[in-house]
Amino acid sequence: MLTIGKLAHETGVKVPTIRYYEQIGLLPEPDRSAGNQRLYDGAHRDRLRFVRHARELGFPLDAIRDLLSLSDRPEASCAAADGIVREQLHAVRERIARLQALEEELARMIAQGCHGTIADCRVIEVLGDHALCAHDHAGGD
Amino acid sequence: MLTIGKLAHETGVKVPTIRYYEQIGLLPEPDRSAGNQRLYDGAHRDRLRFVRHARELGFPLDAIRDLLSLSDRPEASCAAADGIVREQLHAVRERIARLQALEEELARMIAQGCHGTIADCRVIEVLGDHALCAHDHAGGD
DNA sequence: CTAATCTCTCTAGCAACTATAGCTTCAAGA
DNA sequence: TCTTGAAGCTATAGTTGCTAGAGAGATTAG
Repeated sequence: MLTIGKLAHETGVKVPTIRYYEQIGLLPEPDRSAGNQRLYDGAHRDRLRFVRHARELGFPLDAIRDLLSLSDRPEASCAAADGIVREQLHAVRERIARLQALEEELARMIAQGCHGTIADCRVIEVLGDHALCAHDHAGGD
Repeated sequence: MLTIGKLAHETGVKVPTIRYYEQIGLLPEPDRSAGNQRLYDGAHRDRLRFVRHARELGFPLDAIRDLLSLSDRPEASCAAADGIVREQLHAVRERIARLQALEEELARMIAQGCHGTIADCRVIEVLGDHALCAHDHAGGD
């Protein structure tokens, strides 16, 4: 049986985060010791590792909740899980594209350089006037 | 003179967001009409456009605050502004690298495919066991 | 003059935690 | 057995950058 601290150590998830996951229903409420402390077993650890790994891959908690409930039903269809992952891949690719546009723009700003004072600083000038930008890097997070 | 709604329209920043920026001290408190409504002028509009543009480029509000206070002192050195932008470029590049690692891993998961039920779903299996991953895509946001 | 649209303040909510306060329980050494 | 220090408990508030709502007052078009 694991205390919350040991579970945290074994999984790399911080103690308050574990309690948080329990609170929002991502992890089941574990049994308690006589002194009211949480006691975990191997199944809890596996589930928490699953959550952590999915978080590392950028899945939002809601998606993880869905994936967990799928993994609880081994005979369910795999299509749903596949769909969730595809969705995530799509989101990641979009974020990459957006960030690459930003990267280019920032690099351009720096390349134009600053000479001495703010008064003739291209960086500040570009920030003040979007028309000086090479591309559209507009909204839509 | 612009009402807040017109300023919002001209800059593409939503009304509550403008009030929020004022509240956190990014924008100065404008004069008010007899009926207590905010009245803006061209200088306000320029400043708000600056903020919006910097936000689009991903700068956090704290960095924008620094950039604004620099741009208020035209005779100040440009090095600080340059540093802030370089920092942001660095942050963007790191996020891109991280996301590209995720992209690869997600694509791999999908390529391995799901055949029928969750029970033999590679996607769920990989999520449950980090050792099945090709790379480290560990923490550090 | 009235109706429709703005605008005002204030509060609460989103994701996904993190930090703090003030308390209790547990494990190990003297 | 006692004591001390670490680890655990609950509950609340803070983080970032907004967004949404309630309920009231202001302004403007017809």
